Amino acid sequence: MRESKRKRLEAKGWRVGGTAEFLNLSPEEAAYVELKINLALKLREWRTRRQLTQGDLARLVKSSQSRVAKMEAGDPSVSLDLLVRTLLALGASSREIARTIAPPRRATAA
Amino acid sequence: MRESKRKRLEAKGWRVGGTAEFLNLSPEEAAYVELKINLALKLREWRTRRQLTQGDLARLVKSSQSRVAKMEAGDPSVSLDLLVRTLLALGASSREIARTIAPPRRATAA
DNA sequence: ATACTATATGTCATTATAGACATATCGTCA
DNA sequence: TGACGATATGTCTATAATGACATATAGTAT
Repeated sequence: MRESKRKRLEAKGWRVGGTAEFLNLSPEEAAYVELKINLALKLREWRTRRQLTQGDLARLVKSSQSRVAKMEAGDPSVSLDLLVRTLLALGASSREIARTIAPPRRATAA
Repeated sequence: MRESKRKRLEAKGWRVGGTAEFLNLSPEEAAYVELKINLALKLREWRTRRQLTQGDLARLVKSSQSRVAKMEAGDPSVSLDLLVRTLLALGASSREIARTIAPPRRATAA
C-alpha cells in the first residue's frame, strides 16, 4: 500500500471500540483502516460462528492458516480484496458486508 | 487475483443493470465483481459531480490518468483497496461506500 | 511436567497490482 | 478538415500482496 511503515504501526496498537484516530492519520486513512478492521472482526465472527478453525477456512478459500490469522488480525499486508472475497466465500452477502463497513442508520441491532 | 483470464473477459462485456451472471461465475465471484463494478460506477459519478477530469483525480490521489480510467472501467487489474481509497479521497464516507456496495432496504432513493 | 490443537508471527519466492508512459479513440469546436 | 481536451487501452518496471512454510505462543488436556 502507500506507506507500510505506518500501517505496520497502526495495526499493532488497535483497540476494539472506536478504532484508529489516535495516530496521525488523515481522515480518509483512518476511515480506510477502520473499514478493514471492521471486516476483520466480522470475519472472525463468521468463522467461529460456523465452527471452523483458521486451517479449515484456509482450505475453504485456498489460502493458508497464517494468512487467515493475519486477516483476522487486521494485518496491513492483507488486502480488502482478500477480506471481502473470504467473507463472500463464508456465505456473507453484499448487504452484510455493507452493514459491516457502515451500519445503516437506526439499525435493528443484533 | 484468482484467474485473470476470466476477469479479463468479465470486465469486457458488462452491462449496467443486473450485471454479471451471464458468465460461469460462482455466486461469490459474481458478488465480488458486482461489488467492484458498483464502486467503479460510483467513482465516476463522484468525479464528474465534482467536475474533475481523470487527470485531476489522478493528481489528487497520486495515481495516473490511465489508472483512473481503469478504475472507472472496472478493469480487473484494479483492486478494491484502490477503489475504496480513491472514493474516500474524493470525500465519500464509509456509509456512502456501504450504500454503494449494497443499498439498504427500502432506501429513500435519490 | 508432556502432548496436542488452535492461533500468532516472521520470512520467502511467486504472483498481482501499482504508477508511468505511449498511444489510440472519441467529442467538439474552429 | 485539423487541432485540442478528455478518456481508453496496452505495456513496462517497481512495489505490494499472496500462499507456503517454519516456528512461536497460547490453551487444554492427561
